[in-house]
Amino acid sequence: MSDVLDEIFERVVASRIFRNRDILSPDYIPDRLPHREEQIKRVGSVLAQALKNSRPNNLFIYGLTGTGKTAVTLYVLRRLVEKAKQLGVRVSYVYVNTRQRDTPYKVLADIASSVGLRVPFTGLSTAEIYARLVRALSRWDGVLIIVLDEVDWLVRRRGDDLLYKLTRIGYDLPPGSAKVSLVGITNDVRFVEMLDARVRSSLGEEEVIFPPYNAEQLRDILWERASQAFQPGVIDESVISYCAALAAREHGDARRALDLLRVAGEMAERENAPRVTVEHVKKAWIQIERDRIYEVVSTLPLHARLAILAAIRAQRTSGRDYTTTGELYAHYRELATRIGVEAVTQRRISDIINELDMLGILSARVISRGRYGKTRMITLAADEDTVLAAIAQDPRLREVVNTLL
DNA sequence: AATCCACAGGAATGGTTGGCAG
DNA sequence: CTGCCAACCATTCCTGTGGATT
Repeated sequence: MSDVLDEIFERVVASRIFRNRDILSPDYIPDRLPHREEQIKRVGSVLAQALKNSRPNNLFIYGLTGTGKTAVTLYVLRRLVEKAKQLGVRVSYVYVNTRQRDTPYKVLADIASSVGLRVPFTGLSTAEIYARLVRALSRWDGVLIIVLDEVDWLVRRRGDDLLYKLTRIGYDLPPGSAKVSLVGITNDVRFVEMLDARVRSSLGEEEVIFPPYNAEQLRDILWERASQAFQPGVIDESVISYCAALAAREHGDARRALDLLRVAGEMAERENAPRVTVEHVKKAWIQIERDRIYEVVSTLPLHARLAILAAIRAQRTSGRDYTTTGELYAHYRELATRIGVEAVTQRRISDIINELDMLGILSARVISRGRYGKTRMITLAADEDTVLAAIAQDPRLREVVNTLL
């Protein structure tokens, strides 16, 4: 009896669509990075110092999301380590994404474990971890390159103390021990202004800027990857162009473009279609956005979800196409009472609104209405049905969602 | 030009949780 | 077990501000 599962397994193994889907995954580092030759050269020439067993200058990398900052950096570092091995020089690197590892402690712990130090994931003071790291590094000769991806997150939330410490770690090390250099990656151009002048000058010894890709460049990138990821004849010009155009609209984000292509491919596969079409891409676009919103909203804390409901209700009641912080807060208080939880203060809600704005659930722009005060113009930025469906998952809120409509 | 609204958003501080070391 | 610490969430108190109206 040939069952359904067999069929599904078969379909994946002998995919008509994909040859190697992983090539479209966000963490895949390809061995060719089109339109980033200049950046590879710049990053490479800074870090190449390590091959002479001397400390490369600290490096600061700017560029919007999906402009290849991480890919280029990791690509260069991999090649560098390879070369160092051939030459018998001790070079290694740690990559820390400070958005995922968003506290000084976690960052230090990652760095420590990269030099072979075992550290508990909590319980010690940051000072202690730092001291242990210094001790380990003083026994470790060679060059260590620390990559801090999305450093702006860490600094925004925790300040630049850690960065300051890391830029000065050389002074805490005895001569002849490890040489440490930092690579900071950020997608916020104004980020530098948040830094202490000393950190700024130290971290910015070298700078490389990653401009966004335009639609044409995105097309090249997509072709490059698609030709390896898909079976021949599955993808055509129009599909690639369409993906590139959609992503170019969003400030030339290559990651989005690749995601889009991958999801479109998955859709085609599931439908058992022979080729990927523009229709698949359209559907994929909607799907990606919906999944993201659902995922984000359902993991939000209670008060944040109440704030979203309050925003929707306030907007409907107001008769305008937006609401304000004050209105939102009034509705929020009502809803909180309705489900019997204590309301948080307006100050806190104000921060929650900002958090929701950053997540792309709400859009909140500061406006001044003159005599009528300065406030934020708040609108729902995500698909309402998706948001409500995610909120209604919580039994406490289901009734509120239903009576709201 | 001065006023003043309706908040924005910084700073300091408190309370709670989870997890380590000894 | 106790003492300690990081990490959050939240509160209180606060100063700052763009621009329509006076």
